[in-house]
Amino acid sequence: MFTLSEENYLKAIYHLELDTDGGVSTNAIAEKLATKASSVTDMVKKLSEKEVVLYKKYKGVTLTILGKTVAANVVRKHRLWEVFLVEKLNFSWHEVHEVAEQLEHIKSSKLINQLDRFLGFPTHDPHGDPIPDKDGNLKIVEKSLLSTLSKNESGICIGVDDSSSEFLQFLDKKGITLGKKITILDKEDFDDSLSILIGDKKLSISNKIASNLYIRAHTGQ
Amino acid sequence: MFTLSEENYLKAIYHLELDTDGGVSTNAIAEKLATKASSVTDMVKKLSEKEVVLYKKYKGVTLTILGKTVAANVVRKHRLWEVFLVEKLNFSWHEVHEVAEQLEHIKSSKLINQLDRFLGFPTHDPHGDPIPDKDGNLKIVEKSLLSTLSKNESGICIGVDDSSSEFLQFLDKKGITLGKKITILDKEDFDDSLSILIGDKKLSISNKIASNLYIRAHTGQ
DNA sequence: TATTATTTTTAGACTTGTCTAAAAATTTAT
DNA sequence: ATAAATTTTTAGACAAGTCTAAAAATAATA
Repeated sequence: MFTLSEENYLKAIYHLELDTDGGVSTNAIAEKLATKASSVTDMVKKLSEKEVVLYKKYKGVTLTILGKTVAANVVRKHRLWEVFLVEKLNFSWHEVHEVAEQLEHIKSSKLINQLDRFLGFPTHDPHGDPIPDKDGNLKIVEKSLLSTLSKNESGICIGVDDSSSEFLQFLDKKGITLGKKITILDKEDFDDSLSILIGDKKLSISNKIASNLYIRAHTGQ
Repeated sequence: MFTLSEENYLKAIYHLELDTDGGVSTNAIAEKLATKASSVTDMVKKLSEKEVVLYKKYKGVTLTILGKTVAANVVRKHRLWEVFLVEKLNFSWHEVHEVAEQLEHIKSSKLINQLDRFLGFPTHDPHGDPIPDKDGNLKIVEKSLLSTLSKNESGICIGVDDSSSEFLQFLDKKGITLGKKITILDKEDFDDSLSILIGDKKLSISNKIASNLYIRAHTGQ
């Protein structure tokens, strides 16, 4: 069994491994968890003894198979609870993270299995991120940033890169939500801003926005 | 804000105060929380500084108004989550306590208010215990132990005194659930066992069982 | 009421997870 | 390749919450 703190470290390493090749650095973990590098060193030694990470002094950290399973399970719980909060309790997608951070540590396999069923076995959370299955595997969906599409191409909005509260509230205000079809009407060369069609509304968005929106390619008309 | 441990102490004192007159003893709290009296003394000093309990050395502990509010709110959360687990996630009433012990510490007033609404503003948990309202007040329902009824009297089963897993599973097996009408058909003098009618079934139960079942008086047919 | 038994508190120690400051290793730059 | 900068680790300290063992206060009993 793992403590709340251990689970948080495993989750942080799990996320960092996804966009790092080789071991994850002590500093990176410290930054992600808003703690100090020295604390990370201590904890990483403990996790190493518990055989959930591989650790060589000065060489960074990697999750073991066991560690990855534990971490994925925490992520699974986090995302299932996010779905619950949005679908059943009328939370907005920018409000769920903080609460899910707490709920993800509740220990009961029956709870999480029944919750999964109650929600209809969802595959993605309210931000478009995939929900790991019971074994920790997640289905990778082919996705591209909206900013990489060309004029007249279109796709379905399936997720965000930056999931900060500010960004999500901005999207709410603009009416940009998951599942909507987006078509590039025009691209401005001088500032890379985009003119898009979303639903039946025309919108002008900056490149910064377009670089934080994930799109699933939409073939056909 | 209160730590998990502080909340558990407040809750324990809250429950103990209900069936104690005067201050709650250090030992009683220690027993309830499966800890040592010396630990209780330490914590009680801390709670006293935070002004949630009144504490005089060797004289026991009492909740302040603030303390009672905090404790009642934890109890409120515990019981609402129990309703959720039983009504929405198909838990049995004997399975909910352990999980609710964890869920009761999740901090988010929006969460608990929305959960309350989602569940239809329930007034009692699956064991028949009343759910405190937002201000910590609970509606007292006139209740009596089944063992105090006389022959031919009847009432509605509204709760249990002992809510141990074993007892609740026993009741499940016998088909005794909340809301059912129970009529005393006969009382045996030599062992105080009862012959009862529950629903349309006749049952013989020991006095020990009858002393753990709460009944709301049922006037008329 | 004096003595014994019980309850409660104190004192000191331990664990977990964290921190700061300094030392050691690694990486970068000249 | 050596010096400078950066990263990582070590060493020692601290807070929260708990424990054991001993001391102090209260309650029970003769």
